[in-house]
Amino acid sequence: MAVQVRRLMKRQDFVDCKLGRRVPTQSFVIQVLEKPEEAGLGVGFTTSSAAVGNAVARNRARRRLKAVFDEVCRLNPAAAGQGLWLVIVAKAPILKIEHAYLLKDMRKALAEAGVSC
RNA sequence: CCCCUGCACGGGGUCACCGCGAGAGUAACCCUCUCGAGGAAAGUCCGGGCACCCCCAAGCCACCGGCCGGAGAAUAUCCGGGCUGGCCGCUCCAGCCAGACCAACAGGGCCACAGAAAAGAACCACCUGCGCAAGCAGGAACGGGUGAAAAGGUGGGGUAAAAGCCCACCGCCGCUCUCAGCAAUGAGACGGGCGAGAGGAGAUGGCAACAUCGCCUCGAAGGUAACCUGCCGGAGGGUGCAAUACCGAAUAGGGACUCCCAGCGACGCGGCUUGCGUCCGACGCGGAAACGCCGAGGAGAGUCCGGGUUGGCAGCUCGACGCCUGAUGCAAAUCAGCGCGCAGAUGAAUGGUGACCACUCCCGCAAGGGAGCACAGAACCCGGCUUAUACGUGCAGAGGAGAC
RNA sequence: GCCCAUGUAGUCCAACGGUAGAGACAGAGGACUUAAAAUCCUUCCAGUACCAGUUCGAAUCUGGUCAUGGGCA
Repeated sequence: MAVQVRRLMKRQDFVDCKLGRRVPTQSFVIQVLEKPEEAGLGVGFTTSSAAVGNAVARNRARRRLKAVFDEVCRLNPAAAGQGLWLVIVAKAPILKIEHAYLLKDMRKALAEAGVSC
């Protein structure tokens, strides 16, 4: 069964997640907040200009993170998890890391965050 | 031929798997189809469209622009022409590039230091007079020196000494005329270095202030208007799609009515009352003050009303649009044909991965291997400007005559 | 996205268009002290964010880049 995933939209949601648990990897950080009333998962992406660079680099970083997350969790029928908000924050080396490593890091980080996949 | 610099144009392609946004096919889901970043999307420097507010009569203030002509909705835009400057050590021609390129006699301000003096110039030296001398008075911008800048240059005349004071040539300036040009402007001719201003006396007009006219004497001439300013021209101004319009929860707050509770300083009206009037009166507002104005309950329940936040929806993409073809024009551009094309997101889609082919570089005899592939991401929409840009292509970076 | 403001020593900041640049704190040295703090004296540190233009002359005036900061739902 697939996981129900919703995009986080409001600024307040992102601010709330800053208080949550942090799961770091080489190229990104996941901030996890327990939200029991959330039926599935809420997920947001942050690519700051200070960490990543100009607008083209920010777009590319966000799209790669989305693609990796979709492949590992959102479109994976085996994935399971609920009641969590995840904010995935890009770090500087993200654009230099190969896709396979990003997949590996994402699996590991999501497992640590409480999502099985 | 190579390198570098500048300008213009272009600024990757194909396939597979998995995804995203919008629209259509449907009333909706599934599903299918179509479309889905740029020349700068950037900086936000100009100009508009559009929306709201203010003023809606004109003018002043403030603002913007400034060679001429044309284009354009408009501009600090574009095109053509002129002039000036740079390339360039002297001159001229042609070439390329650049130019915020009206006025310094409307007026004011400023021009440090140096220098006698920085704008109605006398320090030294010069000349004249007085004086034994020191010096004083006057004449006089030729020389010295200072400076970014010192009141045209050369020669001659002239003089006490001098000076455009006069003359010749040259330069510059403005006026007039002729020719060319729509014009800016250019070529030539003629006359002139006069004028502006100050002072004086006079005539005419006028009650007067004053105006006009000619005469006499003196007599300025630098730079800066991206300092104030004057002149000419322009546009109603301001805010900006986070404009603006509509829909509209929950919570809090506002208003009206009803119910409930409490009913309080004094006096009067009133049969009584929670009613009415007057005085006093906390807090508040105006005022320097005097004083004036306003003028009293709640902690509750219900109903209704309007404001308004998160949110939603409209604005939101076909338009002064781009390409192509034809006509006009040196060109910017305009007109015609309708032949082709058309992103609309809102924590924000336009992608991720893999393979192959282009292109460039490196290693290698080769097979092949490795690395790179710029600047950069729409956010209401247009016209410009500016800045960034690997690589590829094209063009230019240059010449002639004379003098030394 | 839109609208503004500001850039000067290590830091905070002055400076009519005129020798290119004042202070304060900090730093260094010295005096005082047994030693330190405080205080006093001396000294060091800028070429005014960058690039052009106007001007005899620019931190200042004008234009353009870059950086930083702020406001608007």
